[in-house]
Amino acid sequence: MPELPEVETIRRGLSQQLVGRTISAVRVRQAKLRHVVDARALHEHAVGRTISRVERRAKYLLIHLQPGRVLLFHLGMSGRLRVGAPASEDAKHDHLIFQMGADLEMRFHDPRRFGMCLPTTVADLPNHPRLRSLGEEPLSEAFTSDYLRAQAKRSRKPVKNFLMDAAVVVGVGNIYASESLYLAKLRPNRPVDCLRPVHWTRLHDSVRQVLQAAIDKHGTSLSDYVDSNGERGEFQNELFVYGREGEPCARDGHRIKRIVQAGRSSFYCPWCQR
DNA sequence: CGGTGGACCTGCTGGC
DNA sequence: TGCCAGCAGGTCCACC
Repeated sequence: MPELPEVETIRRGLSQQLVGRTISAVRVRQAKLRHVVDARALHEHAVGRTISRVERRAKYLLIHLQPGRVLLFHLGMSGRLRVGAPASEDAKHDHLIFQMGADLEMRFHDPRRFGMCLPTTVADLPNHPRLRSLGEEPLSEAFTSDYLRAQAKRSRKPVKNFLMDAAVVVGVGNIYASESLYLAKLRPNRPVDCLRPVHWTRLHDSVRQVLQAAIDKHGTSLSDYVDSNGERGEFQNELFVYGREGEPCARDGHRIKRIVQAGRSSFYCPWCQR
């Protein structure tokens, strides 16, 4: 479900809602997520600790607990983190419930259970197995067109698969990869070794532009994505190609095509993307 | 060695 | 109406 804009939207919500609150209880209803949750360890890690800040790295959320502890979340394809007044009953797929006093709780809900919640510490973050091999943040200063071009050296990968490689650049998932390539007028199956500097500049600019625009619209809600307040995003109204097979391209009216790359759908205009 | 394909899960949709 | 195939926003790892 969530790519960088959705995770960033959730981060902002969590930050508003949770900072300064103290976790008073944790309930594990389903421990078998992407990684098995050790209920005792989670309890020991979190209960009685105050949330000091909420960060994002790639598609991970880092909920910092005083002192020096972190809850590392990933939402997988279908995960949600919802914060609000305590619910009267548990919904199906509400796997983890964090109580913060009598008036507030956070629920981790995830039908497909590809998500994860890992207790860790600030000291372990730099070498955390889930974080250490991640590439650059696309909205950071370090993400430049020269960086992208250098990463593509000696690779013949299709540019779409290259964009979705988290060891190169993080946060770009299936929706925003297609959208970025549309904006950059690049065909998703084009091998990266045939791109020229002008293409790398266009691609770099497009990735940033698409992600920032999507953050500004609070993400894309195709079916079920909602933020930590339960609000849908608005960027689904601004998608040019994703999910639009057979519809006319906004630039030239040619039919949007769908192809499968590495098992995932890619959408593009065969006329203006070369 | 880089790159692809399957595995991990549940739920929804569309065709028959 | 029911059943089944195919598809879904992510990531890892075995295997060419």
